[in-house]
Amino acid sequence: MSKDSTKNVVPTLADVARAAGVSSATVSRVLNQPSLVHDNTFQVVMQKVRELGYHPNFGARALASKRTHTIGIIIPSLDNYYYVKCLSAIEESLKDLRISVLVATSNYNSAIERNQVDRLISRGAEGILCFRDTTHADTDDTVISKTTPLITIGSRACRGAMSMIGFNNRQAMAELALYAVAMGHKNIAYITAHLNKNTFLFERLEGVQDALRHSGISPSELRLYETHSTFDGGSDSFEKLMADDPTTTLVMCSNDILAVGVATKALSMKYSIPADLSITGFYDLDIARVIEPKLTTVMVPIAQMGRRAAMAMVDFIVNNTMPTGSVLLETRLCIRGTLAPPKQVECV
Amino acid sequence: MSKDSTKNVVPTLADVARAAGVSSATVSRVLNQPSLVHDNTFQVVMQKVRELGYHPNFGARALASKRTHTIGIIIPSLDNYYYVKCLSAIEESLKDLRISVLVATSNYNSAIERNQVDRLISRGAEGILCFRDTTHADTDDTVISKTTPLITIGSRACRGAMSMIGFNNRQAMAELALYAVAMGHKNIAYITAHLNKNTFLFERLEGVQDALRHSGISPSELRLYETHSTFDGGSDSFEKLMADDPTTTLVMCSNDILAVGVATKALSMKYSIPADLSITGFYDLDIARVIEPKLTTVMVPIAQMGRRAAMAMVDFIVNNTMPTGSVLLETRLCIRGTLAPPKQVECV
DNA sequence: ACTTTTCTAGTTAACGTAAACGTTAATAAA
DNA sequence: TTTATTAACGTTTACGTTAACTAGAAAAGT
Repeated sequence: MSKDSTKNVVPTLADVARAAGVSSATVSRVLNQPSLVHDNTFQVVMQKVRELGYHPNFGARALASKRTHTIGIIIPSLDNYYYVKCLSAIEESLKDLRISVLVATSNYNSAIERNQVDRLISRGAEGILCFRDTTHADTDDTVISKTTPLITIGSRACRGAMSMIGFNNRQAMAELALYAVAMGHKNIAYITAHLNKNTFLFERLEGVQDALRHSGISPSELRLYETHSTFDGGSDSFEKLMADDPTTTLVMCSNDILAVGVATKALSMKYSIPADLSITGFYDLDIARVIEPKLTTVMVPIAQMGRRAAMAMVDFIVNNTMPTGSVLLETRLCIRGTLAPPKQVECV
Repeated sequence: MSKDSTKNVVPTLADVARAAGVSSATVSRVLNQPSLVHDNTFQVVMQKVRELGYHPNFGARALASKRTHTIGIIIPSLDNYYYVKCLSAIEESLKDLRISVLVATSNYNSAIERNQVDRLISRGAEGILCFRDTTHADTDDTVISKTTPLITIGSRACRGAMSMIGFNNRQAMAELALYAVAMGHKNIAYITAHLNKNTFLFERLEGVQDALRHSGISPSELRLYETHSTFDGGSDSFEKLMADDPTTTLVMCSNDILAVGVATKALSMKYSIPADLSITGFYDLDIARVIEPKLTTVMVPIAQMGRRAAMAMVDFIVNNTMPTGSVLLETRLCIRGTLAPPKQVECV
């Protein structure tokens, strides 16, 4: 019925070329460098492209050109709004430059993270952005350095010539803790997401401990609660910690999700915030301003970090400038309604 | 210094084969069908793979095998937690089956959506999952049907043989509105995300109107506010609508984000919820249970929808079963603290 | 002993595209 | 007129891999 054979499947460059009566090179040019093609030819070819429903084959294209215009990003989880916000900022930055983003998740697992690096490279990622919870000394440096740059986002840890864009978790949390301790809080509980999952979390914990130490309080007095990073995790931990010691005046949390969980539970248990109890979070997510009173927290420029990382990659892809060195962005204390001096201090 | 030429760049199958002293076909088998290879050979080859830091070239692989084990998903935005939750469920379902997910965003724009379909097909997506705000009659059916299945998620609209997994927006919202109207609410405002962005939103609005009509209230009495789908959008609209008519007793919202924004603003304006004012949302996101009182809303099985859609795709990829027909999943009313009969009724 | 099957591994031909290179014809400069 | 220059397009090859086919050796069956 039709042309010659069973070519009724997916049309190729050659099919378009045949239909348009030109060579495949011309079709390729129409698609990639239209300025090199006569306008008439251009129109004819494009018409056939549409008629046949032709889709350029990305794999073949990558194979022949050795370019993919693609970068990969590895985030721990899509369930964490913090990472998604960064991802969104990255995608937004790259959209107009016609650079694609390949998303991979590591589930906070460094072995998976390692696999994802391989997978992204296989897929042709020309560079990789990564929230890393662990550094993979040998492997990473061997596999990646010369060919595919890897930019770490969010961590202070940095190895070799690889680049990093982040902020100082320890210092940021220390500032917040110092502020709170200066208000007179002494009986403090700290709720953190599971420490094994993330070195950032250790740094934050150390930040709190730094502040205590600096204020003459023994870090060992800090009551530590580990839980999963959800509203319920915060709520449950709060119940537990108040059962353990009802005189707690300040609950610091390693992130806003936990803090909001704490606040919700505390309110439903009829605690008055901040009169009875102060609460702090970390990140300054949107939800920090949803609860009443609003959450005291630390603003982390996550979107900006994403954009900076994306731009560094663009610079590599376009100008072949290997990203190097580290950038630490500023965080900012957001002192809001959930933090106030403890009652005891007022009564003294 | 080294072997023969400038082959110091990215190692290929042939490089591994040469290093291991076997043919490239054997290396390919080691990677793809290890059972066909002698264990000794397997070990030797894998050793060289590691030594050389070899990464299979996805493009070449796809070209030769005509398989990518990849599906694409198009979501309107990464900034909307609803879509991300679905995406996360899909990724989770596919992870163990070694099927990759390519993520694309449409920004609620049907032209972009159309481009993303092309892009995903070019990239080798064997199927596409899509939250569609518009149906592209001709194009979609022409381009996709025979080759690449497209499953629509979340919408009731469905064209041709293409498949859909969703829920009845109109009915779900109507149920909620009926429940509220039955409590005696008459002076109702409805805040919706911008209608032009999404046909689902129209369906929800119609649902509210259905309920009013069914209760003898003219739908024209419903006061409609369009805004962007953020906390602030909800807050701002609330201020506006209360300025327009302070006797409003019920504010319904097209989603939980808006509703939480309304609740936050209402509380800070010293309205008592639900005594002075009832509020409803849609989706039952996590934040619905963060505000106090907790938000009355409609539970949408978004993760389940994602899983079902993913499974349908798997069935296609593995068994070549073209997905067809539509599935409507059940929603559920979540009646919580923010909804109560209006004061006026009690005073009568 | 001989045939048949089973393992194992090599050879070779696509796969669809871009880029290097070659060709032609038309135009401009000399 | 002759010679460069350039615009437009064609031909060919290489990209890295898989799959079909082939082949030899060892194991199993007769």
